[in-house]
Amino acid sequence: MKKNSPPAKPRKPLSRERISKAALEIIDEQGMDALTMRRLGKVLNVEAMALYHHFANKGEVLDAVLDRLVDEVELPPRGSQPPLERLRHFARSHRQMALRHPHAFILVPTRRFNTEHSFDLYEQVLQAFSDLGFDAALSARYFRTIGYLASGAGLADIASHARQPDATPVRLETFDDTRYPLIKAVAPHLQKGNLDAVFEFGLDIIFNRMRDDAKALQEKKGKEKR
Amino acid sequence: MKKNSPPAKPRKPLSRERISKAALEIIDEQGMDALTMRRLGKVLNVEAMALYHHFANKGEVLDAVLDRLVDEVELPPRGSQPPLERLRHFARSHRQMALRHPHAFILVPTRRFNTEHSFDLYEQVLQAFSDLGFDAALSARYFRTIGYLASGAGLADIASHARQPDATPVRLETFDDTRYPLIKAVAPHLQKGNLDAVFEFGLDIIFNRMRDDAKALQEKKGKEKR
DNA sequence: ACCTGAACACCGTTCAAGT
DNA sequence: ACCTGAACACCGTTCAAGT
Repeated sequence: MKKNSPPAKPRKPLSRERISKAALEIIDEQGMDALTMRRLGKVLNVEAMALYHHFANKGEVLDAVLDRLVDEVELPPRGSQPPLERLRHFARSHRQMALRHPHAFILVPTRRFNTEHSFDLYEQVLQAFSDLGFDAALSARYFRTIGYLASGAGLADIASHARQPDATPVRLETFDDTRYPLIKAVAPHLQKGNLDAVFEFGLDIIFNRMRDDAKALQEKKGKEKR
Repeated sequence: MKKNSPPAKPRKPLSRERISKAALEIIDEQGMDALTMRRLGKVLNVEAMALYHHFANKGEVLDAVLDRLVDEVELPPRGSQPPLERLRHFARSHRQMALRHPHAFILVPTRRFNTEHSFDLYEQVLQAFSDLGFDAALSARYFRTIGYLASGAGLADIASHARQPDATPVRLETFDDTRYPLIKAVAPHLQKGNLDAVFEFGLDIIFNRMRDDAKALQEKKGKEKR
């Protein structure tokens, strides 16, 4: 005979996977500040303190969330496309991830990329630069420049169309047209629908230059052979 | 005869200025999380609740801190240098500000730039683009691209040499040399002393292209005149 | 007009205890 | 091994009260 137990909650055991997934969902739906250990516990049908059995502290939970974000960034496999196009896809994918996770994305440029997971991606990206004929110094510079652009664009795009708690916005419309004529002229070009184009504009500047550099290096190498 | 009062604290009256200054100092010295209304009050010799007479909430305090940061970004006055060099100075100054305020800088790309103060700077920067002969669409794109680079670089530089609470870093040194050969080759080029050069590398790519665009526009204008 | 003091509804994290 | 429950030292913010 069955014991008179409370309605069986068929509780799956906790795991780092389940916890970080729930954490990302909370951040996506309710923002970074909404992620508290107590709320995270509630979502998982568990006391907050149970989480400490899987993560030493909240910081570790955030690192696990960061890992999930990194996991969404795609670099097409080697050989499937020219290296330059693989890298372009990588940059776009990075920004797309930012747009999918506007509240969580801040973790990417602020917390260090120090998981094995992100090292794996990092190494592959550097391989693509190497395939272009770039040495370590040049790879480092282009890698960072593209990263700067992608993070900066991600953050700015988010900031420009995400409501912020407790903000004290000064609305552009409150000024008469003579006050900030140039800002008013520029504003329509920076609306949500145009930000893709703005990002592509920046990307093209960098990639055109990369193309030229790669070409110059190949020609140099060709000459050396002869 | 004097009353037997406690040792007179010659307390200056509170003001938004004094409060935001103290807030920035706390963030600079102890990090973003250390800024609490209670601590801010203590530094100012006042109960935390007194602050609410000057700011509606903590968010407004942060906006005031942001305003102080914006105030440190320099755009040389019109006519003092060619527009392109004024803008280059602006971009460098933006990054320098990030390095001076590693803990506070995050406010810049995440909170909206919606104070009158920042609008004034914004308008002047756009004037510099206009002086180059750029229309609103092109100004918008270059302005953003430079901003992406400067914010991205600021954040990345900070992240790479700021200790983070509760991080779980995977140290590169723990792997044998065959595991991440390219990362290991690139790492020395991304150390603290080399990040200035990396930023200048990215800046040059963009500014060279801007120079070419400005020249092309001037030639076109010259032809139209004839 | 400006500040205080107590209170409310939260936090992250600790610790000893339960199964 | 895994989770609970109470407790500690904090938060931001409200409210009524003091001067």
